[in-house]
Amino acid sequence: MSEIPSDPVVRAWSRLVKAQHHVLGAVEADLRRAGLPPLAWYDVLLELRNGPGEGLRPRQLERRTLLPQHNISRLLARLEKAGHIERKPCGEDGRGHTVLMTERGLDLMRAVWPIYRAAIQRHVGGKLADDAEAHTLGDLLGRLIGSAKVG
Amino acid sequence: MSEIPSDPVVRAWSRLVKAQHHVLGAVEADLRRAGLPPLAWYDVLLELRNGPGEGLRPRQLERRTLLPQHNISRLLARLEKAGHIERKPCGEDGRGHTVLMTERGLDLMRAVWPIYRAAIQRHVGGKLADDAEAHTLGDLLGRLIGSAKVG
DNA sequence: TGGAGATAGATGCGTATGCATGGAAATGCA
DNA sequence: TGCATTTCCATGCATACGCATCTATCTCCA
Repeated sequence: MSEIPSDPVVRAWSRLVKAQHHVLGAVEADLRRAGLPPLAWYDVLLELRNGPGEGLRPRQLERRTLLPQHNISRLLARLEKAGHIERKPCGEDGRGHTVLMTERGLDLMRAVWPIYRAAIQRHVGGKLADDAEAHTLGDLLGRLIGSAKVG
Repeated sequence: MSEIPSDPVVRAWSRLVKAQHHVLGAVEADLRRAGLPPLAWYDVLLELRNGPGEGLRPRQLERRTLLPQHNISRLLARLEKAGHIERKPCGEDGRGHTVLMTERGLDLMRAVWPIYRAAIQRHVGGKLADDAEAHTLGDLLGRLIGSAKVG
């Protein structure tokens, strides 16, 4: 009974938390040093850019970013205040609105990506031997995300 | 140039963040549902239990838990207020104090571990095929933690 | 021995988060 | 059609966090 979960599983759990903490912290620190906003801002803008041209509803952003509702709500307020997004009343649904990225938001994305890219390479790519390892790591982590139970 | 970082590296990065967010969130939620405090409390108590019998200084807890100084300081204040730890003036060094776990803290650990263990198994162990996968995942994540650059 | 600098730890301030709730519009159902 | 339920989003409140700074002590060296 003391074997559930097994030692390798506990080790994987522990390292998952530590590795993400370490790597995310390092990446966020690189962004801060460059005077750029937190990663969550980029995530939202990225979803907006990848989304349909007519913009996205806050609810859709929640599902795509996995952030809780109240969090998205206030993050959008900050992004709007900073001029990176704008809200348009949503014709079909009077409860909500549609979120669009502004030109200023696009500028932010362009400023962030070089720093972000370098940080990913430094803190992830550079620590792995080759792309095969990255691929394996990505696969295994992918298993943890879905709700499906394997094995 | 658009190949740095490579796609597998970006995918690994993205999944690292998502997987940890997902799994840690699920584990913390399990604890909350059981009326238990956040994982950080358990982490500190665990370090105290694994540490020397005479207790640990806050600074040592910082290094072991990887939490920033101000965070440990306030976490200890909360733990003390809840009766899980106690502070003893430190004889050799008048600046600080020594932190000891109380009986109540040990009770908390005993209450948390069954829930915590089950959560790890549910959200990590159950998603992986076998211990070999867990071992591989742990190895790869371990690479990301150290500052050493491989390859 | 005395004083500069380093280290331990606490805390003020602004901001982000979780949780619960609120209000408004949409939907479903009798 | 009218009302209950659900969905969308905002927000009040308490807590936690990041950052900078402060005090107190310790260390080291002239």
